[in-house]
Amino acid sequence: MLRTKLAELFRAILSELVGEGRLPAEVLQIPIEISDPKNPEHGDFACNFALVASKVSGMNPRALGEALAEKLTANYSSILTEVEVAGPGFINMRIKPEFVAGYVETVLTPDFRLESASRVAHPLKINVEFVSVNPNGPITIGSGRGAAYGSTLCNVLEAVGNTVHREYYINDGVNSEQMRQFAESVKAIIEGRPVPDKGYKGDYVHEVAEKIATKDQTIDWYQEQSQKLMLDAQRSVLAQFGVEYDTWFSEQSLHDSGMVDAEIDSMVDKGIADYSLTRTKLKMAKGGRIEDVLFETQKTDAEEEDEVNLDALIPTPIPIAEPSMAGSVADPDPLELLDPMPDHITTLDEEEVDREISEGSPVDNDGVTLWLRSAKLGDDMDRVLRRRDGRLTYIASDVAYHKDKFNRPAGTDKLITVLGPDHHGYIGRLTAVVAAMLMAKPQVGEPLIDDIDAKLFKDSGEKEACEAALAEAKRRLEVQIFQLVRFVKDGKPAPMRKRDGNIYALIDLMKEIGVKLKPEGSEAEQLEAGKDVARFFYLMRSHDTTFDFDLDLAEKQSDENPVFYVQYAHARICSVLAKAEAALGAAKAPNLSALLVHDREKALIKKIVDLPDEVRRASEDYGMHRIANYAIELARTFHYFYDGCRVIQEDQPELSKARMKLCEATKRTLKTTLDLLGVSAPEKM
RNA sequence: GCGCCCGUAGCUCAGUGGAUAGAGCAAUUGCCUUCUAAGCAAUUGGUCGCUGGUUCGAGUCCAGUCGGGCGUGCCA
Repeated sequence: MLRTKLAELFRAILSELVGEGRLPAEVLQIPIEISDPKNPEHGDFACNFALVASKVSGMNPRALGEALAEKLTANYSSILTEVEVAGPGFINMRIKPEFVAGYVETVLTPDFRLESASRVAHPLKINVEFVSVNPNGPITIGSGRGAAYGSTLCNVLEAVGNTVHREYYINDGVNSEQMRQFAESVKAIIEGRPVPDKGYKGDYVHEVAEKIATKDQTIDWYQEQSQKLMLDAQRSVLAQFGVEYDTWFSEQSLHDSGMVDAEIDSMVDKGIADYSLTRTKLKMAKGGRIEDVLFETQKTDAEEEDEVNLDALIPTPIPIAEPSMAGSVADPDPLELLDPMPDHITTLDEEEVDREISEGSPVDNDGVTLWLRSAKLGDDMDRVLRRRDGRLTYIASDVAYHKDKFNRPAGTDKLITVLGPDHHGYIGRLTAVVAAMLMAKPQVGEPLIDDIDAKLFKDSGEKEACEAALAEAKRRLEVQIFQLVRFVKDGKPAPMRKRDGNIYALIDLMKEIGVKLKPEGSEAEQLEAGKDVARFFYLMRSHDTTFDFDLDLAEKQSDENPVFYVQYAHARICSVLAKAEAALGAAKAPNLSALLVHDREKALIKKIVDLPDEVRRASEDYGMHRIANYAIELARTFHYFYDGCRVIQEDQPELSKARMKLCEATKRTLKTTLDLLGVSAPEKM
């Protein structure tokens, strides 16, 4: 907020200097950065503009700095007390205490909203999809990072003025092999048969079976029932973790409404999908450059049968990655650990393949694959939309889904998808999907000369249409990948799976931490404590880097735990304010700037003033850890103030009341910060 | 092979191209007859993996290289 104000001042004096002919107009293009000097001797804020603009202005940095400083002093002595040029050309500034202290009063006005201070220039309508795991298992501690990150990202994006829609995509397509296996497992348990070798065996499967407990139904019925139960469980855990959605979107609904078929027709019409038997693959060189375009000829079913080549029919061993969005490992075996559903089937045997082929053909393609020509849209190869047996792939529903998402909120500008580390290969694919959906039907163009282009595209018209669509897709789809979390206990990596072979679920993590922290507390209190600590730990580190979740530290109810450090500051303020009000009456706003002159008071005010900048920055680079780190810094600055500046002093009522005001501002700012993180701000501890 | 992420204090990690690289944990030592000691202060601890480049200025940007983690290489 202050920074923005200072940048405006610079902008104004630059215009003036340009107007006077002392500087070339180009300097107005240079962005102005106001920084925060580490050394207090360098003033409250500094600006490096003279150094940056030296070349463009044709002046040496020192001289340019002097010119700027002179103008600042002349025009803005009401705000700035001291302006000096230092070192190679930094402009160091001190701000009038009245001006800074005014912000404390602003923070305390009843209708003050964070958004008003940190609002971005052009608010967007944004759809954020996060977590979205398959409804065939509990939310794991791996998905926990995505849940904490995604929900706080939404809060932050909203705080800077965007309209945000929180969305969960339910992978409930009836063709899902995994959901079918899950249903088979549940059915087997109910009917007293052993779970198929490669079926789902965790405790939660038995819980689902117990709840359903009805025999002799069709497998479709079991699939529907077990899916519904798992989804309810996921919804409830996420709610306890502080995550709420605007929309739970069903994949199957896209098929039922005919949207998927419509999109497929549209893509075929635009020529970006076709039945030609050739698949394009790109050979990539370092740096993402296309080195060569390769073609592979596919065989039809009829030819295939002649060769009796079953191998080619078996869908690649089903990716362990599938249900995952995992995001956490702890054990040396990465594959096993990445999979939050370790008990489920990972391959199909030949018999199952036969059954698939004979049963599951809603549409017959005459044994010919329908390809999305995604290699033309930045992906490294073409992808299958409809298998030879007629079943649609998940990519087909993705096209329709992404089109539909732009309706939530109405007129959506941007889609953000938060994915786990095992999905980073999806970025190109999803971008191609959105590009295919947005693409216009190509005009007929000129033949292409460049070797690679000529191989890849029909003509210049198609190339242009594809490139335009891809550029638009990149603008409108943002995929954020969060990295792995390693859980550490007793200084060693903790297994993702418990001793009994069950998965480590998010709800277990919350309960375990809660029980340790509040052994005497109610279940609800324990869950809340577990939620607070887990959320804070997930959010403390950049989502873009793997980190260790220290369970020992998380379970400590002491000064070592940063969550308590921050919460304690809030509780401490509440206690002090209550006591102060009893002794001195309500806080008033006397002359804050004249009274709050102690170094520790000024440091605290400055930190409070920083929140809008920090929030805006987080909204720009998606770094939610900034908010958690800010919370720690604000708490530290408060504790430091508390230690050096006694609030309640009966012989100095004016000063006491001013400090009470400062405490209230801190309390409010801490609360706002913790709200963004989804962590509670207790009034006493 | 290609892609993504990481390499900063003994450990876990911050760090907006800027001035003397920070915090927490761990270690040592002080501070409660006054507002919550779940707090504060002080001390110790660094070839920012390596080599070049861009720049007035590089932990930060670029190229290369070494090391670690993960993903991916024909129809989930």
